[in-house]
Amino acid sequence: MKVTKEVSFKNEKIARYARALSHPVRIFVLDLLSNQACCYSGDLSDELPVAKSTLSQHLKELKAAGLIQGEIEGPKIKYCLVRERWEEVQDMFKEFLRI
Amino acid sequence: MKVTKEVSFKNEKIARYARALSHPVRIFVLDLLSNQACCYSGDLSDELPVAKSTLSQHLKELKAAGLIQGEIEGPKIKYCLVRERWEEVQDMFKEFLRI
DNA sequence: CATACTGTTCGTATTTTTGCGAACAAAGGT
DNA sequence: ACCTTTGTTCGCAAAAATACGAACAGTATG
Repeated sequence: MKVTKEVSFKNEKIARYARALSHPVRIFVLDLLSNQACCYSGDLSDELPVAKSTLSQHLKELKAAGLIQGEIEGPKIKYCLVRERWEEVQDMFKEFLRI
Repeated sequence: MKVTKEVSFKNEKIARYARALSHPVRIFVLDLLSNQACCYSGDLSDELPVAKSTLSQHLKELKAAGLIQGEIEGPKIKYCLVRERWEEVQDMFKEFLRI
């Protein structure tokens, strides 16, 4: 029952990010966004075999994790990576995985 | 509804690994093992505020993900990282996160 | 052999995640 | 104004994850 608060805090943070990455649909979205600046939910809907409400939920989770953000653009919504958070994920995994 | 099989297969694989990392206890265990060759479940039990049955379940999941293995040693069980799998995780995350 | 130690499995309860269709809301075009 | 397009939220159901204590199994030690 030791585990300092800092360590457990960090572990919880990594675990939360890992949880955000723990579904193929979310991996797909993040992979796309880390490649191409932004996308529309429709683009994703065309490519992913899930109901649009389901996709919307996954996007909501990614938003909740702070990894993406949506911007209203006409009738559509443009999604982008939150670069700052993405870099944090990169750094945390880099440290955790020692790579 | 496109998404080639290879991509979805890879995404599922990353998602599965991310899922294995998606709990603070499991992060703690992996972090410890990536530092110190091996450990005993008792070492973990002393440091983590969970019932031993709960810890055992987390270890079982890490085993199921292929990330650790246990070896009976007297009355105890010695856990080690499965280096080969750990390297695969490193490589997959490295590629996914572009780091 | 009896007892202590270590760790897993079982049974159970609770919570969280996942998924879908239907209903809803906002914006644009006609 | 009306309809279409786009995407979210709601309500629900099913599945999975999390956690615990109790019971169990194996090994060692007295």
